Amino acid sequence: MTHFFREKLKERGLKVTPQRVAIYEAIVNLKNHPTAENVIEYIKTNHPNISVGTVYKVLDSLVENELLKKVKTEKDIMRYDAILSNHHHLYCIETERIEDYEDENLNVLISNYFKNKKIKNFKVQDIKLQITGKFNK
Amino acid sequence: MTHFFREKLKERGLKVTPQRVAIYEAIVNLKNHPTAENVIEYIKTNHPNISVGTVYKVLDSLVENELLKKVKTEKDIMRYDAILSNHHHLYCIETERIEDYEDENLNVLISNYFKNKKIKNFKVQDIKLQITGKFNK
DNA sequence: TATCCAAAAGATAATCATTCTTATTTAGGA
DNA sequence: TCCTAAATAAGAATGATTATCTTTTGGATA
Repeated sequence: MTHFFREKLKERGLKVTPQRVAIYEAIVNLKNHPTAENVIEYIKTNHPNISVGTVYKVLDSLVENELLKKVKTEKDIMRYDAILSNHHHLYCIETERIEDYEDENLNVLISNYFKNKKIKNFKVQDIKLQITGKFNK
Repeated sequence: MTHFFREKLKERGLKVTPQRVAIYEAIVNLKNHPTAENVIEYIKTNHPNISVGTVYKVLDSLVENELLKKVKTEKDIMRYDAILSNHHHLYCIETERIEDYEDENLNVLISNYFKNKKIKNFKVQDIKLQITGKFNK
């Protein structure tokens, strides 16, 4: 489970520390794109000695090294995503819920569209849909 | 210019104050989806007495009343958008630049796609593209 | 036009997520 | 096992945002 993660750390020249593993596992296990605070709360049970500053620092370095992604939101609280494959996000208009949305047909549709339609003065690297609406349950 | 804005305020039962007008004009005139701080700096010249708290409060109430929108970002600093029509955003991977991207064909393409393809347990209200990449200049 | 009052603004203190600093610990190579 | 740069812990500092409390004012009413 964490093998992929450990290997990636080594690739990047980062040391494999229990803190990093615990924080990464927290992001993976916590659904709904957790905040730093969610992570701190989650790891408290099994790793009560990990300090708050460490959590922030580890999250930052994992984003920088492309092991996590930040999720764009309208809030001033940062949220993180462990899924690196191409996917989109469903944002609830009423709550803070954010779900992943994977749709290969959609990816193809959009990437085909932008093959022909270039945006002037802009080189596209990635396209994500920000789908806002309401969950039924 | 601000006629639309004044009317909208009245519709919503909000008082038309010089502060609200100045802050709205700042958002409209400042390109690149300004932060509260950008607004404070901008209005300082002509309205040196508007307090910081007022700027935040006005921005919040304008968002709540659908006269402005918040822009989703990966930063903990909020940014605002005065354009209410359906459009997308180009995010620079290297700087904080965010540009609007309007593309009616794209809107049609996507809305057609989601006419057939329903997302289970989710009622779509709005779809925006987050296009990340690099500006040429 | 003057009066009135709820809404809005001003001033500033408080909050809280995040960052920084410094001392201590540790992963992992030699 | 030793060594050292990297990582962590603890807690102070920062900075955007929010809250509080007093004063001012837009605009409805008389």
